[in-house]
Amino acid sequence: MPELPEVEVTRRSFADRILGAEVLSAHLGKPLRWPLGCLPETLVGRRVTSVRRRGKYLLIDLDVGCFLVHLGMSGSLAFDRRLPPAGAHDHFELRTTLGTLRLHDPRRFGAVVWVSGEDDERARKLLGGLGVEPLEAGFDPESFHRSLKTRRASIKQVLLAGDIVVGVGNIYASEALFLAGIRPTTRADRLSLPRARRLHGAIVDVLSRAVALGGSTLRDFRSAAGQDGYFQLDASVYDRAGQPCRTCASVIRLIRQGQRSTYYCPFCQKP
DNA sequence: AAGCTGTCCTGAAAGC
DNA sequence: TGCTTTCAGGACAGCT
Repeated sequence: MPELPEVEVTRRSFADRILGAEVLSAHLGKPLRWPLGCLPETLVGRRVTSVRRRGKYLLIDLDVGCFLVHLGMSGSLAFDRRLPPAGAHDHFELRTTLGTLRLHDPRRFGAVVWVSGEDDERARKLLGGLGVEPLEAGFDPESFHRSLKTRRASIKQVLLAGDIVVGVGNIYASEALFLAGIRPTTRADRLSLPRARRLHGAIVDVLSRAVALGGSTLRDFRSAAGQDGYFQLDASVYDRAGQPCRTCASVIRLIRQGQRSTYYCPFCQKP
């Protein structure tokens, strides 16, 4: 499922190729998570000026307005001069002078939302509460530790909430906590500065490594250029319940936190 | 304010 | 074999 690395890999796979494209038409399929927010025909003639990312959202800037694209859990984008005929799960298509951008999303947790700008009410609602970018300078160990001090929930759930640091989803939360040697059930506000530092480093490490490897293919991720990701080849704990820890051979455990699966090593990860 | 729970959706896998 | 049930997950709405 797309987390920050998958979204970033998707962005890089078409950002340069779509720059300057002029919209020829826009088509909607079945309803996605939210309505588009404008009439598709009003998009004709708009030009793509940049493709950015904020958390797990892609921001496709036009000369007038911007698309916020979220891949949900089963979404993927394809961009090419020619694409195969649209299928049952292709729910948004933007034909441009440089190619067609298409959202494929079987479970339709994803969304494409047009906003007039960053201060648009819907843009503020969706982007306003997001935490810092983990791969940018604003993410530093000391302020991360200070933020964690305000939260009594488990560290795993605080990471997933995305209001302190964005982009860490279910897979990478388990992986980062393993790397940091921290039990996922540990209360966020009980983490010492050294342990918060370790976690900070682990998050940066696991996310940047996943971006470099082209994202995770644990479910069905593909970049917009059709490349598979390879991160699953070295997942330490995710989806490995009952298997031996690669570090200490203890049996990897599976628990539920907030109706989500969490995987951890009972020996390597301390409460 | 922070933190729960419910909700959306469908394919895959498990259960009968 | 074929049907039914369960599960997976991101993130918002609406509670407490």
